[in-house]
Amino acid sequence: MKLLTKNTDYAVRALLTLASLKKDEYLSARQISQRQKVPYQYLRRILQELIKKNLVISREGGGGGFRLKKRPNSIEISGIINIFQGRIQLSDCMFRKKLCHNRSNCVLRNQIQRIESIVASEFSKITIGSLLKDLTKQKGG
Amino acid sequence: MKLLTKNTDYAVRALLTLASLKKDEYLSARQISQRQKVPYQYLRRILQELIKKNLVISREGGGGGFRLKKRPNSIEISGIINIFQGRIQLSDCMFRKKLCHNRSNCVLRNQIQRIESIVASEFSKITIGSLLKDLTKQKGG
DNA sequence: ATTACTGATACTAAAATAGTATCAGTAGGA
DNA sequence: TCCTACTGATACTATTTTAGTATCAGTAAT
Ligand code: FES
Ligand code: FES
Repeated sequence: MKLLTKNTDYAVRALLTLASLKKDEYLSARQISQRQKVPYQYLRRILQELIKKNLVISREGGGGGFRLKKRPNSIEISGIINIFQGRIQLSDCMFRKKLCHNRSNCVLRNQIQRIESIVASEFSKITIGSLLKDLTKQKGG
Repeated sequence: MKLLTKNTDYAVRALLTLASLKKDEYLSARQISQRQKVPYQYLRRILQELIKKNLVISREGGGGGFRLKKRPNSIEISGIINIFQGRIQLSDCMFRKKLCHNRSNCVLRNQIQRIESIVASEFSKITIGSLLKDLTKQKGG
């Protein structure tokens, strides 16, 4: 069972790379792809998605590329998961109508949802900013 | 993003059905399949797996079928997830060697693992026994 | 013997994930 | 102006995972 897919992985890495740029500096998809060893075309699609979700901004033409739109600390991993893996949720619903009559106050459902919200909440504590800090701290030590 | 797959879903439902049997009573895969509206052949494979993992016992031949091997309260959902979805884990490892030099004390890795263990721990609080109790309680109310 | 079952395993289908290719358009610079 | 390096958009293929089906051999109750 994997909690994070490649989409999310690559997105996070791209965002981390962008987060280490100087103010108003842009980095091309090609560059990001090479630095992070991420398939170029795949990365491009991911970046498009990140634009749609207002996480990054692009500049077209030569010397163009991408940069962050939001502060690193305000970009939560949970948000990225949401974008690429959809909301964490019980697939449809175990124990369909048959077993579980009054769906609304089904205890299992509640418990699953509680677990899901714990996961979401934990992933929201991790941000691009905090990761970047951790990574640079590590390089130093 | 789904936390539970059909495998797990069906397994849990089968186990719940078996948990409601009388002591030493056996129920056939066909019966379980019909009661729970689960595809027969698929369910059979799942039951085979549950046998291997020592969760159920079978009796061959006419009038045969399956029954639980363990007490319902000792069958944790986390265990079932493990069987059918594998251990919860960070796919391979985001930020391969390149980004993350000393893998052993990588902070992100630690955080992910912490989240994973929370999930596992929460799912281990839910058991076939507790679900059965919840379900019967609900029918009553 | 017939029937209702499990054991084992091979197979196909569908869906999700991962990765590739292509073309149109934009902007910087020789 | 034309070339080049870039993004926007989208269509496509491949791979993997998940879901579901089929088949045959063997067991035991009737
Ligand atoms: S588990 Fe879905 S309604 Fe109860
Ligand atoms: S995230 Fe994998 S070693 Fe750090």
